[in-house]
Amino acid sequence: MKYSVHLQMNEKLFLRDPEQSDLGRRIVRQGILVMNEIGFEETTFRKLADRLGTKEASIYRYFENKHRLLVYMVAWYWQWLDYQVVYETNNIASPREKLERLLPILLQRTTDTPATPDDIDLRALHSVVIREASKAYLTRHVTDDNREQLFKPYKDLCGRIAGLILEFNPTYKFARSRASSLIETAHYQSFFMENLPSLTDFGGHPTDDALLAFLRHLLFSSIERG
Amino acid sequence: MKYSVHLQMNEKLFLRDPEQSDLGRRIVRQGILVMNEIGFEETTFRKLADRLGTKEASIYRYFENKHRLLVYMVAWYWQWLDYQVVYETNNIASPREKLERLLPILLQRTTDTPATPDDIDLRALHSVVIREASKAYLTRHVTDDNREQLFKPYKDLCGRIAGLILEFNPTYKFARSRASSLIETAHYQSFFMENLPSLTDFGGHPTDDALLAFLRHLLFSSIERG
DNA sequence: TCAACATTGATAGTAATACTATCTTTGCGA
DNA sequence: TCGCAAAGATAGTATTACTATCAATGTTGA
Repeated sequence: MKYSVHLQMNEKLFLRDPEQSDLGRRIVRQGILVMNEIGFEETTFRKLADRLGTKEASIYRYFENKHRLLVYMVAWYWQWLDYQVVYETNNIASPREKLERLLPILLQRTTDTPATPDDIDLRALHSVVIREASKAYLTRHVTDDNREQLFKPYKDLCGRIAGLILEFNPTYKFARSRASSLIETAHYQSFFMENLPSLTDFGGHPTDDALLAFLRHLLFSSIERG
Repeated sequence: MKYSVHLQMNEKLFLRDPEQSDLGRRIVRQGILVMNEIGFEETTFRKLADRLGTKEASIYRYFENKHRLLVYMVAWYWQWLDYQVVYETNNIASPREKLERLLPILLQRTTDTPATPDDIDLRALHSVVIREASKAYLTRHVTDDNREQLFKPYKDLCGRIAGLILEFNPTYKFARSRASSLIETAHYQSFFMENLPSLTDFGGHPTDDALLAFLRHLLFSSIERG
């Protein structure tokens, strides 16, 4: 059986819903590839338009600027992760096992679920999120963006993970900070592993997955205590 | 007694050493204030030049571009932190106590040391680092920049902290990752606390310092085990 | 004291970026 | 076939991120 999820996005994220047209979908999908290839700073709507065989002005009809496009892509990613967490922890009784299943999802060490969207390059999107996601909120206008609910998917995911942590240990005091730091640590350490490996203890390649072991140890050692 | 440290900076960080001239020092000091006020993206050499009563071209004689200026400021900060860690842990016998003294330094909850530089606004620089430091390395040219040793101060600080962790527990397997994730967690939890508080458990204001308690718990729970 | 040099100031200029505006064409559904 | 929405096409603007050049100033040291 093969089907795919459609994620409903907050309307504040775009000027015109990119999922409602062929051009819009191509902007998002190619946008992911371009940002992955040349990075956020080097990405321009002109370059993206050239790749799509369209014009800058057409892209501006969908997104106010490239920062909003990034926020959209990142928001989509968080919603997709949240979906995966729900899917993978469904019908699991043990809170420990739920958290065990969470970790590979955060690192995208997953095999496809039946609902994997087949037209979005998830591997590229994961790379973009590692490198660029923090630029979505590390801005001077973070408060305004937050007021527009642009970061709700991230907050929802953190809330979901905080819930799992509290299932595991209802007396743990820092569930939300633990959740957000788990996600961020997974990403930073992935980036460091690949680009500044001396900041990590993961010399080799992802076969043995020391990063996963690190995250597991870090998570459980903290939440197994009061 | 009052004196101040002079931090020796890597020559690759600048075109002309800003500490060797009045204009250069003002570029760095005012640059910190401008980046703190309007953020990295909005900062331009023109705006900074106007504030200094000088010209864009003069600033370009010191720094290739504003990214390099950011990297310089951040590198200076890491060296300053490293100095503080050395100073505050000097003559302390207990590895636990050393780590206890490290934590307030990372959050800059410190009273001035005798060597505090009096002409750099450390509070502003700390804010800039929290918000902007990751933009120093989250780029497509991170590998080139790393080759030029631009991130050496950060690596040195992580190495120093990893050393303290290994003093505390010589069998701990992830000392370097633990060090880098400790620093990063301190910073983005600070950012979240101020800007996206629902991602943290630190509702109130910095009096009781729940963030410090969180970091302490997170650090010791992980390194007290194998 | 004068010559040489380094630093900064002042002005100009260029290519690219980040948009906005407008007008035309295309295609689709009622 | 009319009307409308989407996209194409073209143009234009302010700003950014530089680079180049030359003049003014100040400092050194022969």
